[in-house]
Amino acid sequence: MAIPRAAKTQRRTRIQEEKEERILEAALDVFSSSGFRGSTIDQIAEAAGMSKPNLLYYFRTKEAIHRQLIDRVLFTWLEPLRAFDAEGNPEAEIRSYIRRKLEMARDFPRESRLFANEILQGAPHIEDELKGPLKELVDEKAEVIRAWARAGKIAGCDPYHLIFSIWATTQHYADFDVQVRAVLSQESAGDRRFEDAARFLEQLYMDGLRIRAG
Amino acid sequence: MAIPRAAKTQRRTRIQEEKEERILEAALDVFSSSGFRGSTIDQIAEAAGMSKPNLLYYFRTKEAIHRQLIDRVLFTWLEPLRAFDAEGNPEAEIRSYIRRKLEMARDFPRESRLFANEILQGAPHIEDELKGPLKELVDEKAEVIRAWARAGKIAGCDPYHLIFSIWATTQHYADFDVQVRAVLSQESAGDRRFEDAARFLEQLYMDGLRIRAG
DNA sequence: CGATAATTTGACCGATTGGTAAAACATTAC
DNA sequence: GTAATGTTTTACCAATCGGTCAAATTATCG
Repeated sequence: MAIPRAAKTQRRTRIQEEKEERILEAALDVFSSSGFRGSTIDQIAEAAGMSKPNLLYYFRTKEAIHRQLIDRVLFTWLEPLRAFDAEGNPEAEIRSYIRRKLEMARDFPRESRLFANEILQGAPHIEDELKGPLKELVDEKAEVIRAWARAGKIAGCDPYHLIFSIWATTQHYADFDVQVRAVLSQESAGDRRFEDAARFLEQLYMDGLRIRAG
Repeated sequence: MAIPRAAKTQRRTRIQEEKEERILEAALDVFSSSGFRGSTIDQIAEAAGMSKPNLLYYFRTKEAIHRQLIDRVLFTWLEPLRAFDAEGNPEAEIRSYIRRKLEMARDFPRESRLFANEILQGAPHIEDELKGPLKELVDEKAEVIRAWARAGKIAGCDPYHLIFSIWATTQHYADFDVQVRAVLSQESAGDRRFEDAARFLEQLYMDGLRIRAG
């Protein structure tokens, strides 16, 4: 029987793992640069170096590939926020949060754009995740920030919009990369963009939140 | 002859103007929520309340509709930055720039998302505009900001990344609206999001740039 | 080895894609 | 009015879409 379609068996084959990885890798390329509706199975199959029916042997539908990709990204994408520590001191925590988010924008721009595409197009596949796990995590960390403000460790500010602004400014360097490069296109200015951004943002938030070092 | 296709004649008919406007309005809806590749002429035609061949009588191709939309948006989108005045005082200029960009995100979210979709997908249609007019405008305003810093009116900072961060934080409320709403979904918190964002961002940038009122 | 299960292929499907041709219809100008 | 022009519709096209199927091929295991 050839019905299994890489799902019936409990134990996954070496080939299955390899091929599924190749497909997801290729799909990340395609989805992140064309969005879900703008991407085709043929494009993904070609990028993965296999025939369309062969790809569909591992993932039954286009949605299935997309969903697995989104689930993965969503989890790792929230890692930095999860690491945000209530016990730590505000300066170090916020500084390292900005730095980590900026590193992710630099090292995983496709993942950022995949996510951005999804949200931009109305988040049809992940609305529940946003209203559930994401919201709960943000609520929790917002409370931490509020406590810091109450304790006089940072300036009073809306913690939700603080988080939004850090998301926006850091992911901007992945999602709007083309624009950033175009504007900074003179000589080497563009190559230093992540270091420059880190310096700028750390200064902005440290002073903006009236955090004094030491 | 019926060859003209709304282009041969010098003088545009009343019908032409009305229909073209309806098409662009519908196309803004569709393109902004599905991206270029993910949108279909049929969707646009249906949203505009006309048949596909009828729509194609006014715009020869899908690209033609998209291009005209992008050109329009690109122009009005840069208005606030163009209004940035070297002679004005930093506090008022930066404050009003943030406010105006935030108002545009609130009042013209589709335009913001159309633009975001285009950049996100590699800006295949507007690379020249980014490297040309946009870059020149940003260069000019960056020089203004640098002059303010030299004069001690604001803290020294990278003017390009200051502009990027204002773009990112303000457009975030249009482009990532679904996410913002999901996180702020409790009671009325979501309804105040633009006012709250304005308050937060003005404080952040005023303090972050060490601008003291008066 | 042989048998069984896993993988890959090519041929194909109906629906949808961007776009066209030509004729029917409506409007305007004289 | 009528003739020219402008607009809309019907019918259609080749290409591509997501996906299926059965047969051919390859890997695995005793």
